[in-house]
Amino acid sequence: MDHAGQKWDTGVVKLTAKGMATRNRIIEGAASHLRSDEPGTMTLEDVQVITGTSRGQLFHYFPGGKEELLLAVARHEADQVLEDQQPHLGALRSWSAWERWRASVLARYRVQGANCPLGTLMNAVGSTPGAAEVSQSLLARWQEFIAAGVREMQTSGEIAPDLDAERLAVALITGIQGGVQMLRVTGSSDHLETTLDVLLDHLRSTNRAVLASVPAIE
Amino acid sequence: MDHAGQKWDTGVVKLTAKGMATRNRIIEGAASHLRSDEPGTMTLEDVQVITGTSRGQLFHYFPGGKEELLLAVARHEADQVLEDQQPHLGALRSWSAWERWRASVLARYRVQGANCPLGTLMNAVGSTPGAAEVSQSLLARWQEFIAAGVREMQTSGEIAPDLDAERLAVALITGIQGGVQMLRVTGSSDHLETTLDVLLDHLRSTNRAVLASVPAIE
DNA sequence: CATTTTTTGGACCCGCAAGTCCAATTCTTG
DNA sequence: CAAGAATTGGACTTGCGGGTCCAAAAAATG
Repeated sequence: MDHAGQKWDTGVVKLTAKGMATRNRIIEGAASHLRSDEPGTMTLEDVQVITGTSRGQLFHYFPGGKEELLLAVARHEADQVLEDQQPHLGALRSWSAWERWRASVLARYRVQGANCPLGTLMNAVGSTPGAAEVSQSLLARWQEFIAAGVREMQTSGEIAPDLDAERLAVALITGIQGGVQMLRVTGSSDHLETTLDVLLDHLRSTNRAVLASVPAIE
Repeated sequence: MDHAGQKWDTGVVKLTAKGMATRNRIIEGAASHLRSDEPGTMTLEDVQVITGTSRGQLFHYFPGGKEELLLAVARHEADQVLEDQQPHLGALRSWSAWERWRASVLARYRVQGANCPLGTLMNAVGSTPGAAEVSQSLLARWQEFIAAGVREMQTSGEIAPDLDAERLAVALITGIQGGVQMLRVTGSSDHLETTLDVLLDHLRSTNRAVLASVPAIE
């Protein structure tokens, strides 16, 4: 048994530069289909047409079939989520930095609109261990960035030091997830924006007792 | 209720008592399958086996086929979500009532665990107008209950009157949705609990300034 | 009763989409 | 260049699952 933990490692034993290019083309083609009108129905033939590949190639580069392909796309998309928030997410050292981060999150999801690529992927691939791993990894990294930001604000005295940074990071991540969910359902980013603002206001307000006054957003 | 322009009205022209019973049996059987181990793969034959019905009956009571059946189940589940929070959700008139409500929400979702019936349904039925209608109706009713609670607390002076009740209701609904999402992904209700508590703390804290300046009115 | 309507059973059809197979071609490498 | 390895193309198989059809049984109707 190959209990190396993973079902398929890199997918293929050996890859030339050309092969690598094809593999990436497949992943990005599939990803682009998730942003089309009908992302729910992504068939392997769809991927073939978009990427101009043959059936043989699909299974050559993703021996695990559709599930392996979807997971690869999911990893790609998950990394994209964090990248779209950089460099702001990695440098939450001032209120204006938080503000820029907030704007980047809103912008990203406004562009994305009602169909969430990662969400589509996750329910397409179902509840396999691989899927859970991708989600949890993304959320953990995301949460850690935010918690680090809160801690930095605490050391610089802009957030009350007795607050639990992890706790606030959890609430922010959860609020964003909820906001994205609402975006999927209603098509509007209002819920996301409001929730984000309520939580950020909360962050700032914890500071009012410490500092004399705090400039409000809005 | 049923506007003209619906694809299927009540599903069937005429229903005897026996017919009604069968129809309900089908809906509840399907609903019960959503709580089983493998809710993602609900085939019509699964429903037949669970409910002891024939193929003819399924299409007799749900002429629109699988989609109509799933939407009927979704409506059933959506109503259940609100009912599970009653009577607390409808009477958010004191902090202890809010506390009881919080407990009922957490209890409900802890029991539900990682597989969310409504979530499964919504991505099974895809992004049809009917699906959106069910979700949005649930969320709107839910949000209105909470906003009403906030307003009642404002009139009784336990929440600062200058706050926007709708805004806070939006944040709470969104936070809950996010928490449920995290529950689906991680299997733990910690995110839901934390986010709910952060937001409720926020609600309570808005009151401190008022209480400090106008102490103990009761 | 007789008749009409509703309810039930289940065989059958059909299309879709994942996955297999193998041969042809193009690259790498000694 | 020749041998081996990687890449590519596409026809074919297969199973699953939604939907159709029709006829038999049961129930309402008058």
